[in-house]
Amino acid sequence: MRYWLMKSEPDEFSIDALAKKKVEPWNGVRNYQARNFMRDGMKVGDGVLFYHSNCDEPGVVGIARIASAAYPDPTQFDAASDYYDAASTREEPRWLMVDVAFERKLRRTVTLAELKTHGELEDLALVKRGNRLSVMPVAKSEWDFILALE
DNA sequence: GCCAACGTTGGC
DNA sequence: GCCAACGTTGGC
Repeated sequence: MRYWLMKSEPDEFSIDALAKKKVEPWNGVRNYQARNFMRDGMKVGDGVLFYHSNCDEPGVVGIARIASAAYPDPTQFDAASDYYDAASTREEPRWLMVDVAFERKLRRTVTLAELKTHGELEDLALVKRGNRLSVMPVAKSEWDFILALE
C-alpha cells in the first residue's frame, strides 16, 4: 500500500465537502507528472493526505482513500468545462482521474508552516522550493510522522 | 531543439 | 494583491 498527498482549494472542494459526498471523482488534474502518479502508482485502498491549498491556513486537514483505478476524466471532453482540452480525444484520452473516498478529518490542521519545521519531512515534495504538484507520493515514514503531529 | 513569452500555482 | 517558481506554447 502506498501513500499520497492531494491538494485541493477549500473554496473549490474542501475536506468537509468530501465528508458530505463520501466519494468524489478527482477531476481537473492537468499536469503530466500528477497524472502519471494516478495512472502508474495509485491502487484502490492507498492512503491520501487531503491538503488545503491557496487559503488562509494551508495544511493537511484529513485522510482519504483511493477508491478507484485511474480512468478518463470526462471534463476534458466537455467544451463548457474549465478543464476542457480540445487536443484530447475519447480514443486516446490525455487526462485521467481517480475516485477518492473520505476517511476522516484530522483533529486539527497540520499546517504547511509546521511541516516545514521538521527535518524528517525535508524530502517531501510539498515542502520543496517552488513545488506546485497537486498530487505527490508520500513515504510511509512521512505519513506516520505527519499523522503523529495531529 | 532552443528559448523567450506567457499563464498558472500557491504561499505570503 | 504580489510575485517567485515552474510548466507550456510557439516562433524560429
